[in-house]
Amino acid sequence: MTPVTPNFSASSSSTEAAGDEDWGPCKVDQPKQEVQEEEKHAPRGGEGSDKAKKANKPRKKGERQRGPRFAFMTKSEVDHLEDGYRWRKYGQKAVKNSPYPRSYYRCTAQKCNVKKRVERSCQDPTTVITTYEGQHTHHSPASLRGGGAHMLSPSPTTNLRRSVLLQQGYTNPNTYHAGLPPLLPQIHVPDHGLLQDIVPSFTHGNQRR
DNA sequence: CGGATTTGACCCGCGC
DNA sequence: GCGCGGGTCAAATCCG
Repeated sequence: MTPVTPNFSASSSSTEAAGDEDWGPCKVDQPKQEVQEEEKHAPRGGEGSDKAKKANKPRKKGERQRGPRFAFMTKSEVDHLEDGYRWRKYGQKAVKNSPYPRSYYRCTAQKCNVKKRVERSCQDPTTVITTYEGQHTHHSPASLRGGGAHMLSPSPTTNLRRSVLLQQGYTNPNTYHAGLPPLLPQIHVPDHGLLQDIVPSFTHGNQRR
């Protein structure tokens, strides 16, 4: 499928080395939140009777993260990269400082609240920035159908992550373990070593809030 | 017909 | 306190 040039970076503790890189002038805001455990509960309204309004989502101040977040850049002309999981788009918003919209996806598997944000780099339209949030509680559908032969279990995937991360400079596993990507797209690692192009970038996936 | 996508509205947090 | 921007919901629509 699409040849990709992923640009990984795990977001974990707030001690992340954020700042050495940047997504370009487009990205102006600094990441500020750390990975937090999620706990969904009562809608903010509280009463829970007949909600007249639509947007009635449980939200808590200071908490909006669900699990580890992982962002990476991919050289691709298509926004939605095939990663073995099924995603349902639930929103799209225009991005400030960027002519390209940002798409919001959610894993279709119930009880799997992994989310994914996809946007195009404004300075490099061929680059897609994908941010995963959370971890899958199931296996990739593709693997179950023999589509992705190498994604049968978390272990190989984890190994792949490590190898990739290590190759890009994450020599210390401890620096990424907390921010393990919930999954990885099928990374093409040609003989000539495409990973050479991978450079750590992006930390704490989020911008403003 | 069922599932996925589109799209406008709504809500919230943060900066000014 | 207000406005802005990001994130999410859900009805409508589209597509296989």
